[in-house]
Amino acid sequence: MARPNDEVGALLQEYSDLISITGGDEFKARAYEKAARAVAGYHEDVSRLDVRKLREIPNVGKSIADKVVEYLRTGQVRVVEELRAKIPAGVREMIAIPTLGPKKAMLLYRDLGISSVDELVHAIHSERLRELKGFGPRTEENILHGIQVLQQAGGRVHLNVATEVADEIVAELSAVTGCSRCCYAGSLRRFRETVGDVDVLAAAKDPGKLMRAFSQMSTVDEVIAHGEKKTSVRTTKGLQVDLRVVPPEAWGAALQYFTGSKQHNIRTREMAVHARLKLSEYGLFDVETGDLVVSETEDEVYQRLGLPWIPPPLREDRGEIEAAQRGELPDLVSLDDIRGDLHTHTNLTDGLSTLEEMVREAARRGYSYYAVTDHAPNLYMQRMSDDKMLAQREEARRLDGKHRRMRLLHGTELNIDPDGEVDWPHDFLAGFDLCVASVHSHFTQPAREMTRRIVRACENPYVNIIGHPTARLIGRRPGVDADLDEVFRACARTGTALEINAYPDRLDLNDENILRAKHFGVKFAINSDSHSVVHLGFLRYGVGTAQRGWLTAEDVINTWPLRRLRTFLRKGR
DNA sequence: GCCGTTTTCGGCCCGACTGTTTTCAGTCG
Repeated sequence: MARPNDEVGALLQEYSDLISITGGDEFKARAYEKAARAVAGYHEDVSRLDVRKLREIPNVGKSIADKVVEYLRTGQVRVVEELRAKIPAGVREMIAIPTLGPKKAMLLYRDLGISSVDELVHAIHSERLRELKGFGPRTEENILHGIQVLQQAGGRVHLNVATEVADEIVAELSAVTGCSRCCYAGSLRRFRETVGDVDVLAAAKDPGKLMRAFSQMSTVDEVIAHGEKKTSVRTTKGLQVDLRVVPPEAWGAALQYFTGSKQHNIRTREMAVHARLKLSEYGLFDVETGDLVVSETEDEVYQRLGLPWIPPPLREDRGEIEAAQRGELPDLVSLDDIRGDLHTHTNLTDGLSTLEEMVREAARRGYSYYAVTDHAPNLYMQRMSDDKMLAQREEARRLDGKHRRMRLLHGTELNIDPDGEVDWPHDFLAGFDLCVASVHSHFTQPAREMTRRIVRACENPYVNIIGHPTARLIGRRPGVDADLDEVFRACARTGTALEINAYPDRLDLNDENILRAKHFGVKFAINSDSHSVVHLGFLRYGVGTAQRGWLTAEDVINTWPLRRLRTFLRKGR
């Protein structure tokens, strides 16, 4: 099962959406939305809490606690079911379209009977929306564009969603007797930013038992196909998972084959052909005799092709074969190299956990240093003030070194305004151990202005890291239009690091931009941007993304010892 | 519906942008 907190959070969010769509009290909808976030981000498993303990979760009161209990006990909530009966699921799906919110969705449903994205496209093309008040040609355009953006994600899910499903399935299958090996492959193993379906590979002499166990798992909603070698299912969350079972002696070749990418595999098969061999998921064979050469481990397969083992995140045919031939594969940064997280929030702004909770959890993860970087005043909605920030600094100094001797850095996430200015003057900024600066608004500036804006932020002697540099949201918002090469040059020149934001709907910078930035001599910081203790683990997705960008520990400032990091943060001041 | 209290009601993130209006509603961050 997915984490019960996520499941309950999703239910509360759905109820909030349904309240908004049906024109219910907006404050009530907001209350459910806040509760949904709080539950999803809560550190304890909600399925083990009683009503009293549930009410200790921020923004969860009696009414919501009762509904959570009702859900955990019966699998549904009466009032939610009632609203579901009134509003087709497709109407709720429509509000996922950027620029289309609950009000317009309801209008479309009530007046035109539109209850799915497909019907909506149809209605626009037959110009039926023009009958409605408040809908003009630009609205039609925006909706169509929004649908396009949505569908480019193409039913792909974020990395964390797929990883959680995959980890759980692998753990369960590994425990089945007769299963000698099991892991996930495909784009997930390569840390692609979104995943279309999950490929799980297992090795066993008798596949039957594994196939049965797989189709009977509680996460499985529907079995799409099942056979001797392959079974495909759809999980309750709508994600397709394929299980392939191979004989133990073919494990390596199969894992190599199913990990991909397609382009990488074409290259490795070509290399096999040149060596008078044939590579398939069943092994590496001698073409003339048809004899099996090797297939038991990936390492052997690559070795027999004259290559060292290539880490999956590099397998995109982006030069890794050539680098491997020359013996110049990078020694990729790994999660173990990370000494601290440099961009995190607390409940002082829009986070959910207290500073102490965040610090304790960070220390438990074994970090040697950790930065808290709450939002600055210019992001008005967070209501930050000088006094609040200074009070937090005192608390941070008090907690410094108190948990497993972890050093605590007091920082902030500044807002880069349209001119490239940030929230505070230099003398106030000088009081921080480090400053992240990010774009949070005015995303549509022309490229020249946007470039100048970010470059100016880099030139600020107190800005150390540009947070989520393109501000894209995967599947929802494209990155800003800027001359990134110019930004990379400015970062290298001024000693400003670029963030690899590990939050699964950002993953910003992405792999391709990382590769390019590295050539300019830029340094990077891999940060979780956590808003709750449960987000700290997202860092692994940032590390995977950095690996796809060929980064070594040397390229990443938060793998460095604190002394060296502090020198970098001084920016030559 | 939650929360905090100058507690049991009254406020709830607040400003910008967009497209449609003709003074504003809806959406977004």
